[in-house]
Amino acid sequence: MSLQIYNTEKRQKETFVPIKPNQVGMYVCGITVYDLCHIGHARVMVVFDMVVRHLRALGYEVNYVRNITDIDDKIIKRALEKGESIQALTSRMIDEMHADEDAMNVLRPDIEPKATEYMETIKQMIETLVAKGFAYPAKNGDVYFKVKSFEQYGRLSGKNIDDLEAGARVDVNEIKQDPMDFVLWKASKENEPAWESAWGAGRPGWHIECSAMATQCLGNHFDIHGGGMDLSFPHHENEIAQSECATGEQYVNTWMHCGFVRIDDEKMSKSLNNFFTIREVLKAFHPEVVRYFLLASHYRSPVNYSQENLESAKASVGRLYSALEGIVPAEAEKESAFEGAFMTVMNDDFNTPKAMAVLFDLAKEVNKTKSPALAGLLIKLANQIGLLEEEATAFFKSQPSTSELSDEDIEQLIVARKKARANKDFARSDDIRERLGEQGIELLDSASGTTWRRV
RNA sequence: GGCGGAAUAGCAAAGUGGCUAUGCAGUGGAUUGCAAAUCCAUCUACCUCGGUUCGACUCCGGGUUCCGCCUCCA
Repeated sequence: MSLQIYNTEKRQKETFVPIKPNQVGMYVCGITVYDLCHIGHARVMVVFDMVVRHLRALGYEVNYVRNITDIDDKIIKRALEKGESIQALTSRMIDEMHADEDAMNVLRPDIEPKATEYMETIKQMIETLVAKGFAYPAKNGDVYFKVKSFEQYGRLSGKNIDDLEAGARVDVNEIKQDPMDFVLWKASKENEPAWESAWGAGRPGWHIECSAMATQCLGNHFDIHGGGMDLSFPHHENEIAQSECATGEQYVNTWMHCGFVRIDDEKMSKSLNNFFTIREVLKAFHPEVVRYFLLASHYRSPVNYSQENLESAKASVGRLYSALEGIVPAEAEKESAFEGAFMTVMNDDFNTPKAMAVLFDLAKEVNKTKSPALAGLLIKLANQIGLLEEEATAFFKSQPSTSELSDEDIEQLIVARKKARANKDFARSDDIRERLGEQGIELLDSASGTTWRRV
């Protein structure tokens, strides 16, 4: 079965056909780097990481571009508050973002363009839009896109311009010719970073940078564009308008949008101040547990962040790893029905919950047969969604823990307990088990000896 | 007000016009010095009202509730 992807623009699944055979150009809207990434950002990173991994597993050569917005109002404001230069703030936050990504085992994009490094492309695109009559400079030095000049405006989000105006949630601004028009270039104020342009000193509006970077990196017309659901309007709608008016070509074939992470069934966001940063979460849960949690729901559905749901994810990942304990995996079994099932459900719009069900079925088979080839297959398939990347024992030992016991302390106690058991001194043996249990250390006896895990 | 999405067992979460999703939790059994893991068995479902159908959780229509976007937002 060929790959089907739900295209937000068409509101249905479509068979994926790349523009160039075997190659995929994919652009994902990345982070505005003014603060630490939160778990909602992690979802976008993990979801598109999973998408890229699967596309590559299908044999596609993927060019994955994810931008960094390193100039915008929030950045300017935050830098001022911190008494830090904009450059210092953004480069610090970019480092932090990379650290989070690495911790989450998210593969880096192939290209990570920064808005400030694409200024010439951005200005050229705006000039083209002005020259073609799709945009106009205003008297204050701003440049606006003339929304009504693009007949297909609203095509992605299914909105029509008249309804939007009736809603009247757009900025009232006498400088614009029409309230719907959005800014391409902002004249700079005192003490703001600025780039020289034909319209005076200023900086780009948010939407134009993505159009410029995407087309520069992937061409005027490319395969997949993704991002969080909140970006579909107005950001992606505006990207389509700008790009297609500037280039005269179709911008994107497939639009993918991933759902939100919620807290208590409310959207997690900076403005609601109900967010958890990635590193906070990783203090309490292993990265693969977080990844499992994020992929245990379909990428378009909302997920609810809660202690219970993360605990449950932890138990589930533990089951997969348990199957691998005590087995030396061999080369993955070939032409397995499990692999066929896995690929089939992943090809159905990246159905990771179903893919996980296949992994659990396979884990059960591994538990029964202890087959090294099936264990190898389990690892191979799980790796395709970024799971089971560790050795089982290492995974269980590396769970975030409040215990102050070092690995050495634990090993010593296990040796002591072994002696006690050999002497049939079970009272002492159980005492050690209990003491370790209080420290969040669980002992597992088996024919081959005693292993332990942090719980 | 406009546009879009969703309602599934104790919890989480897929899916299908008739055939066990899956994980966690629960129950019974096997196994175990204890404990865990594992295996076998098993209890809990498809918001509501109509319609289509031999048969609907699944399709169609009405209703209810929830969520998102329409303003910066992943």
